[in-house]
Amino acid sequence: MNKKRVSIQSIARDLGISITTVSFVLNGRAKEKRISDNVVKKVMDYVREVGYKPNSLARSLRTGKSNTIGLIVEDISFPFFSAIAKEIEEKAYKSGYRIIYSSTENNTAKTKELIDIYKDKHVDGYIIVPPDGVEEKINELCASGKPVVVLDRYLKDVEADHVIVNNYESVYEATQYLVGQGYKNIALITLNSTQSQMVDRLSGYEQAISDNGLIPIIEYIDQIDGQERQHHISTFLQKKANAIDAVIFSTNYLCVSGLKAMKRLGLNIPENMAVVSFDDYELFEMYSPAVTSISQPIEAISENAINLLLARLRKKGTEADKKIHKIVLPTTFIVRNSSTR
Amino acid sequence: MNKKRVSIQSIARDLGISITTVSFVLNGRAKEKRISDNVVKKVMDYVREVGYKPNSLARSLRTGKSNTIGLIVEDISFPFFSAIAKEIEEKAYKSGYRIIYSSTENNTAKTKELIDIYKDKHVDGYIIVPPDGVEEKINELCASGKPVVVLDRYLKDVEADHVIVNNYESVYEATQYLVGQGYKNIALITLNSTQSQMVDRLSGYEQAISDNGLIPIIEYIDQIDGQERQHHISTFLQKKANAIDAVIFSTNYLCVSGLKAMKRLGLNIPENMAVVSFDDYELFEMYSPAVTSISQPIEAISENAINLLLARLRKKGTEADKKIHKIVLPTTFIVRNSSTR
DNA sequence: TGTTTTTGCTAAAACGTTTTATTACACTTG
DNA sequence: CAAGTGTAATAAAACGTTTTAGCAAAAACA
Repeated sequence: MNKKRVSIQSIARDLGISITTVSFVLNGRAKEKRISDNVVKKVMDYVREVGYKPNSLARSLRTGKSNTIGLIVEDISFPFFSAIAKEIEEKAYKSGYRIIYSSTENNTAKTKELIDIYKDKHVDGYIIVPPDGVEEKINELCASGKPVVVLDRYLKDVEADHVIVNNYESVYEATQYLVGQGYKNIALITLNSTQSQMVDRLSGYEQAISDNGLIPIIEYIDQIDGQERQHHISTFLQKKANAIDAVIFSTNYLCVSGLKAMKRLGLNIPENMAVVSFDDYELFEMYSPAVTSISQPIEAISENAINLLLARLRKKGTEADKKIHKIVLPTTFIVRNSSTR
Repeated sequence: MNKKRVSIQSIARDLGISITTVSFVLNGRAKEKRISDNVVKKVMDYVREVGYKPNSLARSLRTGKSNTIGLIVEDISFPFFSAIAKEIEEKAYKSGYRIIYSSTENNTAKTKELIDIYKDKHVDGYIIVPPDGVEEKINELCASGKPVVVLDRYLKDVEADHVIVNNYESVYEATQYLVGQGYKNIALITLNSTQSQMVDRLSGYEQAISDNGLIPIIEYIDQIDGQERQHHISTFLQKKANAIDAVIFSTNYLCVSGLKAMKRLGLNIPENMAVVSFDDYELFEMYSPAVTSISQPIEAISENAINLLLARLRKKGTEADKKIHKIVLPTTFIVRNSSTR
């Protein structure tokens, strides 16, 4: 049947008209370009008949647009990021965009490389969860006119849109809540990281502790793999078991490690220790006793991010929109039965 | 600085040599094409100096290869699939391939559309977790010479490689285990689905029940959203609470719904009911009491899938490899403390 | 010396589009 | 009737590569 791949050229040849005409018709510019209804019908019918699909590579080469969005997250296998990926994919799909994803593993070099690859693939826009050290690279990207939305954290001196949650306030309030519940020795277990979201969570804790005249107890965990992480947390909890009565984990996987450790150590929630996790997790709802958490609005984050990007893609060139959008979304503090006194 | 985008053309112009020569050098075909070391060095140095990166769109257009793999899963936000996505991405990346993903939501029409889009984007190969009804489409794909690996389930009469787990045996053995533990009224809660993996899990259960002279108790759940699903399961469990002493869930999210329902109903594990889940979940390890599960080898699945695909991509054309690989991986039965009698 | 072989390089086509500039003609208009 | 105005189409350049086929000069050979 289909001897040769059907192209705009073969259609033009078969129909005895010019390539240009076919292209105009296919791009819906028939009216504008004064193509007769006759010809339009002829082309449309034939296109349907042979099932022609334009070659998007050729089109992209010519137009510079690829209808592709680059999604660069820390780790696509983290529930938080895969949930976001799902939402973003869905929305983008409806607007005719495909998604290419990659995980940075918080590796600066890999991230830069990824950006280069995406640039080369002529991705139309970027949604990035950046590690440290890519500020310059992202600024280049923005300067080159590509829309960029930074997610989950923000970068100082980067003129890109970003969508984050109010990390500082969230942790401040969570801490305040624990204080209100009568806890006096509240520890924070957090990542040893300079990323904005971690720094802000830390600050929120420190400020709340300070505002209440308490003393901070902070343990920094390196971004190591699960085994070592858990061991580190376990050691810490064991050592401090009697010195602390509540602990806030700055990410959900730290909390999971913490729960495992506590289980092994025989520390009970909330008798021995109250627990609060930043970022909710299905597990926390079902754990016994259920774990209180700071829940991030995944849908809102995704929606804001992709909408911001799509908006920029639409009004490309419109200098009207040089304004940078910094969106800060509220979290939800979910107090679960008996996870605190 | 960079007034014009640097291309192979501009390099040739600037260096006073031909485009062809530059191309040969860049593609490492200098020796083969007898380009003098002089010229090679000149080109290489200049390329480095101006930071030239070839335009992959142009290259793809010309060669027909895009260095992109299409990953089509049921839902990228399911831990099982996002974990696979992570592994596949990593492996593919190392071999110079990027990944475009999409979620089918088990929707046949959407899946077909996705395949068309990917085809148009000249994806080099496909890894697909197919819903029912795409057999023909996938066969077309294979016939067109594109490598395809089917994942998680298989399709009758489709001549593509596939990677699955031994669903039948896994459930058979799990059931057998429960019988061995003294349970007599073992129910299966499964999806109302004709997909191979579900059918096989069901068969494994039925055979084991039959082999032991027990009576099957099967509840089919529609692939509806969380709320309704849980309600359905809850109703079932409540009604059968006294009639069953063990229940096997055919997917982990069914099991999660089940656990929630049981918690609400005050049914205790394992006093009231033993629980086994197909597909492990971090939750099951930490739940009290921990839930026994049939764990899928995610890494092996991913590795086999991407390796199969990469192999086919390499030996494209080599008719030597018309052989279809059907890989069936073993699961691990994880008996967790006190989740059964 | 004349012929062949090797060396080193290049012109040009092709991939499949989009888009600018142009043509050729028929129809108004003053 | 000359000049302008629409109308319906098209030729050709451009996007940035890869690759086939070939050419001129130098080297080898007889």
